[in-house]
Amino acid sequence: MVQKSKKPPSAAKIAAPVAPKRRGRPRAYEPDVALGKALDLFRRDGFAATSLDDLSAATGMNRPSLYGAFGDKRELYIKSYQRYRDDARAAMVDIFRADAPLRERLERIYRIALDIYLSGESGPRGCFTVMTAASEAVSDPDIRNMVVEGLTELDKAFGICFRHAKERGELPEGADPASLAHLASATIHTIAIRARARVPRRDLEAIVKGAIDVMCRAK
Amino acid sequence: MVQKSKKPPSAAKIAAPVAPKRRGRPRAYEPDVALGKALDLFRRDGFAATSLDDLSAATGMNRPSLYGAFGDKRELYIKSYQRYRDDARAAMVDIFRADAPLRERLERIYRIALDIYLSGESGPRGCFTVMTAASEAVSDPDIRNMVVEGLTELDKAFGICFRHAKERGELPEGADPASLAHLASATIHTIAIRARARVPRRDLEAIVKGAIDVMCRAK
DNA sequence: GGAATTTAATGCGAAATGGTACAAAAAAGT
DNA sequence: ACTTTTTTGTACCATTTCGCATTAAATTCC
Repeated sequence: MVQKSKKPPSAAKIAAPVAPKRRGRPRAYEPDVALGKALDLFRRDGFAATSLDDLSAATGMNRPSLYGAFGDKRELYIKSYQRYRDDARAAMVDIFRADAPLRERLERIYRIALDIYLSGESGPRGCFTVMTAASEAVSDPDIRNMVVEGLTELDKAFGICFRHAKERGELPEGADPASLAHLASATIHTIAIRARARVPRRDLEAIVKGAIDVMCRAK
Repeated sequence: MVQKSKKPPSAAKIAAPVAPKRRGRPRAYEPDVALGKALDLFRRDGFAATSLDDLSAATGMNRPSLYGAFGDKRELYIKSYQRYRDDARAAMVDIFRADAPLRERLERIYRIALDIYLSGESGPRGCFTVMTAASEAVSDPDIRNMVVEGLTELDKAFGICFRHAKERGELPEGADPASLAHLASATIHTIAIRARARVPRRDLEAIVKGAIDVMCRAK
């Protein structure tokens, strides 16, 4: 068995806490951890360069089981992306909602982002949204819509952040929350890209610090 | 013949203006236009999803000729990337060197960038550097070095720009040229990503305008 | 005209790919 | 014990992939 028998590491919806007494042969895998492994692979190699054999090996499921559980490669990619987004959102939503000073909120968001982008046993994995946008997968309309959704959601979250800060007088009168939000997203994107290129964390933190300085003092 | 018999559309090094009288059977292709076609394909589909058959069809060269001219797929990818960078640099270098006000220089740079990222018959092609960073090709050390080089070169060009503007008094005393340069690069990256996701040019221009406003008024 | 040289064109081959058919296995229901 | 249901595991298939070996074509040099 490749999978560990531990609890799923992220938000798992536990519909039935106890054994539901399913009818047939029990599954030899846990869908949540299998999806996590698939996500890891897709993040490292992208859509085209990840083969079903790779996925099969990483998840410990043979191919027919993969199909039964997640559908074909495209569907598995989409489900991996959804899982990524759920995790990322879960990691950031509290900070976006918190009632802290602008600078502190930004610092915390970028710290989480760096954690996500730099993690990975075989090198930093970057941001799935950026990876997908840059991949051939973006020629698929459904996937492209997910990318746009992801980009817009981030813009909006930052937008609320800056509007809130402006109302509290943390920003000058002339500051434009929408523009600042786009810059904040742009900073997310640039560190995601640089992380993939193995730029060390220290350098990325410096870039983030400079960006925060500009955004917080923006006229 | 697939290739048009026109002159190479971009910087072609013309070592011998007249026929050099090569010995054997003459080539049926022009290396420059063939490389351009290969670049187009790689930009659209990425490294893994572009097959040698695709490249062969697009360039009008059969596979053995491709090998003879450019080496294997990886080498062809690298040469395509070099070509891309040469073209992009050529399109921007004059603006970066020009002696114009900061705002005007930025506006012109981003206009060129949008032209590059949004062009393409079958959808916007984005930025090769960003595409490559997000692809599995980045696990190749040589390719990764090229990516880092590309990122750094852009940072430096913007850096010179902002330092120059500060010396001329176009920026406040407290402005940090390095941070602004990173923000300018980040804006390049964010529009490259969004362009791939087919965000319309109008929206990208709005993002650029907002970013320029912030960067030019930066304290 | 013939040898030498360079390229084009065809096609082979071994490996990998996405996807599926089918039988064996493991559980619950009767 | 036997059927039903669900999953597993093996094997297979058609296609695509990269790379190369070999032959045919086109040109220059002698």
